[in-house]
Amino acid sequence: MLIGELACQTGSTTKAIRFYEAQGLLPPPARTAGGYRDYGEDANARVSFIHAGQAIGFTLGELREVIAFRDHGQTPCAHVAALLEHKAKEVDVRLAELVELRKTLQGLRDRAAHLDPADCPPASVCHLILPNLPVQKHNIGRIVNG
Amino acid sequence: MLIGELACQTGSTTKAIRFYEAQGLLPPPARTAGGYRDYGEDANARVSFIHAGQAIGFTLGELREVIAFRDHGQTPCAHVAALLEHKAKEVDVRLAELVELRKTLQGLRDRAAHLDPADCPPASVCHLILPNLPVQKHNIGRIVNG
DNA sequence: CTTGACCTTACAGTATAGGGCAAGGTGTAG
DNA sequence: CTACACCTTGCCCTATACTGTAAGGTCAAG
Repeated sequence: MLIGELACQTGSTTKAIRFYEAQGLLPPPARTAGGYRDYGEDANARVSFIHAGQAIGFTLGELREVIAFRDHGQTPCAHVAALLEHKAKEVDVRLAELVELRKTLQGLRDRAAHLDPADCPPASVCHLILPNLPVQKHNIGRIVNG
Repeated sequence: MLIGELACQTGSTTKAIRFYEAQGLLPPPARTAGGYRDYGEDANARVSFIHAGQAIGFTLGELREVIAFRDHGQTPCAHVAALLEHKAKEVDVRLAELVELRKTLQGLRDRAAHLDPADCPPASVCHLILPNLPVQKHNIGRIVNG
């Protein structure tokens, strides 16, 4: 199977598959006489695994770790379970931040409805946006591939 | 006021302030005889405005738009209000995605507790991570500066 | 023999918000 | 005169997961 067919079957792209190989997520495949990558059937499962992992918020780096366990002859289940715990906590943190941000935004929308633009002081650009608003955490973070 | 003092007063850095200027968020300040940036008191409010905007999830690009209204002699309130609406919707979407992801992760943690690593088939790397899991949206996105 | 689809590598660019470092000028204190 | 703090510009680097483009090789069909 050439790279294009693998990409097609997995809903991926040839670029992505070469990238996964470069990142150590896919083993370097055999080559045809002409130098083309020649994949076996198991490649399909590997690429699907990568996509499934990305869908639940794993980075390629994390998936590489998981795959490394397999390549060392170990079951990656325990490591995956640990990653799941960590991810869940991460998501909880993000959720809390987002809920807080949502409240702040709602408060500002209410303010916007009551303040008169004519009273907006030029020096501070806009009176809708003021310091000391209750959002100090900065980002939401990428949980699943960007 | 030199750039270091402005940075200190606003809790920013000289790099960041020069960056804001390069991005059109701060007007090019006067210069001393020696070529140093020489800020007036209003610069303080501008930088604080930028930080406040970032804290509620505005990108520098969005803040530049807001500032542009002021620089064109208009009140930016209406535009800010529109941005707030948009941001709030964005956050709602992220929240929904994250909640869904959180559920999926919880389901996988439960599965991990019941599956035996000895049954994990090497071909698919790990039986904890399977396709068709109910998370299709990909990223959480940055809402506030990273 | 040529066309076209497919493949190869390598380099650059995307978005965001700066940080790090180099090489050098300025200004004040001792 | 020298040390030292501060300033200048300019260029590259960070993370993530690729995509785009260039320049060229392979292979089957017509």
